[in-house]
Amino acid sequence: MVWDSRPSQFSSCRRRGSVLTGSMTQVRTRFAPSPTGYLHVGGARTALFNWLFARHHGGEFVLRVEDTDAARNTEEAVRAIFDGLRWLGLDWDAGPEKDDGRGPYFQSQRTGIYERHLDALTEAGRAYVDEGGAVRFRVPEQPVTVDDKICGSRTIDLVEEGSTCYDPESKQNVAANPDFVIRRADGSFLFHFVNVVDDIEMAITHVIRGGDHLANTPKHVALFEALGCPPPEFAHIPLILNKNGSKMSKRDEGASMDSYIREGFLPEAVRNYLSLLGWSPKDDREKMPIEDIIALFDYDHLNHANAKFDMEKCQWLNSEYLADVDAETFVKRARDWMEGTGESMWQDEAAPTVDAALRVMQPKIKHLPEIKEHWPRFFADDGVDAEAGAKVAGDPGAKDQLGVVRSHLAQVEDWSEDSITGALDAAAGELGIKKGKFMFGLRVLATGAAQGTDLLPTLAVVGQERILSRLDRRLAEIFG
RNA sequence: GACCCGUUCGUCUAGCGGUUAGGACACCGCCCUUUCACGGCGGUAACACGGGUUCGAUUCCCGUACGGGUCGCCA
Repeated sequence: MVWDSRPSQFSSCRRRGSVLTGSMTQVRTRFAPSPTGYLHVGGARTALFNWLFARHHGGEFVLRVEDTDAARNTEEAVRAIFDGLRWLGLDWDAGPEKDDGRGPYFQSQRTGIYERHLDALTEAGRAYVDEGGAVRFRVPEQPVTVDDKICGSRTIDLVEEGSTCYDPESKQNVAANPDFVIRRADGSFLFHFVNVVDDIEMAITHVIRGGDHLANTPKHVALFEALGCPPPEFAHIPLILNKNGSKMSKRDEGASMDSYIREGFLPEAVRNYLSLLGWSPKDDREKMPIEDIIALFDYDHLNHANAKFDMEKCQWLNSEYLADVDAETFVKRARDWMEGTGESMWQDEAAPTVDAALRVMQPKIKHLPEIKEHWPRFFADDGVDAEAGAKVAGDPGAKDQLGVVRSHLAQVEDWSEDSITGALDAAAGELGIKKGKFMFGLRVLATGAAQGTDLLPTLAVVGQERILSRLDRRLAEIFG
């Protein structure tokens, strides 16, 4: 028995084994990203699902960094993963900076552990060195059965499967060695092997991952068996596709988690939206507190079909959350975002005025970058939108009406929303028309645009002097 | 090319043999309103196709088509 001389491995298997036989051992899920670029939205969603599953079962969520490919890994990518997960509120119970005794949680620091398991495999006759000096795993002669909690069960013959591979050049299948490489000639280990070893060592009980890993799973099951451990439960979740229906790539809108951070999305909103891709509460709820999602999160609520990412709906959900935050929080969020843009235009205005303007914008905003569109309507004194200006110019009564409105606004003593309303009422009375008649023209003149924030509060925030000078200049500009 | 997986409005989805096929985003219309919105109400819009099974299929089975994934000394 290989395991007799390796008590630590044996005990970790037993621990996991007891989970599978239904005793009370803890559920342990993991997110195991490779730090080769940025945190992908699909990866974040995988992390989220693992986190939800662990939380639902009162278990633990583990973060493991799969950095065995030294050539492609970067420090920045590691940071992006941490930042993205923390931003989403996906706290890990074990992982980098939080070792529970099963670490380290960077694979690049676990070579000794892999060597131990490789020795066991070699002793058992399941691994050998090939002509090139790399170590290969001898795949089982018997087909392996993969029981996926979402995709169902099927049996695959690894020898047959692996004996050919597709050559894109010649567009045909060529002969191949079904025994896959688990260690390079330079001594570094490869994904399939380290992934399985660590799932054993880290006592992972449930593997929830993207459907792109489905085809790898027979290899993993074979490895678990060869290492003498029962495999965890597998659940392959549908992929997130871009608008065009293909796999999301870095160029696609919303593909990178840091874009959400940069654009000032609310993490709760993004988390909520992501949880709705491939999972459903199976009732009509969409906007849901995370506690409710946790309570309902299980295999039965997961879908099988890939989902296209819909940025518009993500923004809508963001606006729903944005509407819930109090004004003070909104202003803070908005200011954080503004500062992050590095734009100079924010700098010129007095802080209280900016805060007041942001409060007026809040109900209109779905997505913080929209502040950029609203900003000039408050703070730019020149330039009227051409189409809007033409519309006002084309209204025969507008010129005189707006002149009257201007004179009433000029007489206001304590410039406020109420006093402005009073002035407008007085103007309407003098003209013998309803206010609605000139509101559009006033909006265009006062803000330079046909649409925007609620007009009265906007006028109040911008200030009397500024509004009057805009009216004068633009009246002249439009009516020549 | 081989092997897997999938297929309900444009998009996310509910549905698990008998429903006027429901909700949400987006879109359109109406109402509300001092403006832009919000909101309220209403509308357009889907079971990929062909065979079975069944008294009856969106639901079950088999094909076809389409979409996706995998086939590395990447993860």
